[in-house]
Amino acid sequence: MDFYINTSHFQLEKTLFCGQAFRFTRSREEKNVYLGIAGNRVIKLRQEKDGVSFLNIKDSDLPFWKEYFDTETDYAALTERFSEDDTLKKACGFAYGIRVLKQEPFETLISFIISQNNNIARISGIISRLCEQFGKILPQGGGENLYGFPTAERLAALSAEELAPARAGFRARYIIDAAVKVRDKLIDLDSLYEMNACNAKNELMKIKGVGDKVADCVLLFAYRKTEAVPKDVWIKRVLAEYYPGGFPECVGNDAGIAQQYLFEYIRNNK
DNA sequence: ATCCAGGTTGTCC
DNA sequence: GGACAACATGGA
Repeated sequence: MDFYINTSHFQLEKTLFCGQAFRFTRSREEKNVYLGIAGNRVIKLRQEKDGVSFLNIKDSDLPFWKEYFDTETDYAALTERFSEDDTLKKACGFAYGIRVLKQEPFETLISFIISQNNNIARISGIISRLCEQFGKILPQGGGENLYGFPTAERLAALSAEELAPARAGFRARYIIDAAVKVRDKLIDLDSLYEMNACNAKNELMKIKGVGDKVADCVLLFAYRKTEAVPKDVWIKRVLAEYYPGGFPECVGNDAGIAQQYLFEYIRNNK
């Protein structure tokens, strides 16, 4: 069935390509249609005038996708609150329609390990090769094969040489270290949902290649701990230029979401 | 050709 | 504690 979500503040173009997820593409055939993969599920979406349609999904997958796209959060209220601050008001206007996704923890962890000292286009390419080479073929494939994100078990079993075709560069050994620690339960990703941000971050940073910023990305984009603020090169510039004393009070406990609007804004208006 | 990209690590002090 | 080069890869 198709499921139509009638809502403002939900723009697929912004949400899918603002650097939080890396497995979505624009449809070549159909206007305003996007294709993507998450949690071993394939999704087709269409941007509507006043909302978004999930196309041809199984009824039983609806709760998953509603959760994934954060459909219960009131983004109108959120951006109104952020707009007390002048710079944030501009960012909210420019980045209108971005929703912070709730992604699968292991996929998010590996994706943002790959993101370090890298650009978004190449991150997407590496992840795509990783899935093609080590992920399982998904049933909903249709014409060309679609692949799920590789499991920790699969990646943990790889040598650096076997991982080389993905062209992750120096990050290959970090990917393997993360996969091994997850496989061997040195880190229990499921337990982080219930943990406070500080403790969860310390757990993530046990992994080689996971520092302050990557850990915050995982907290924000997988566990939706919206107080986590990933400080990449762009946000550091924003902080230095506009917020030397830290983010304004109006962001409250959602500085991570404010960060995402500022990231989109500054990156496209440099 | 040189610089840069959603950084982290190891090694200096 | 902070500074700083090294790290693979590929596009601008």
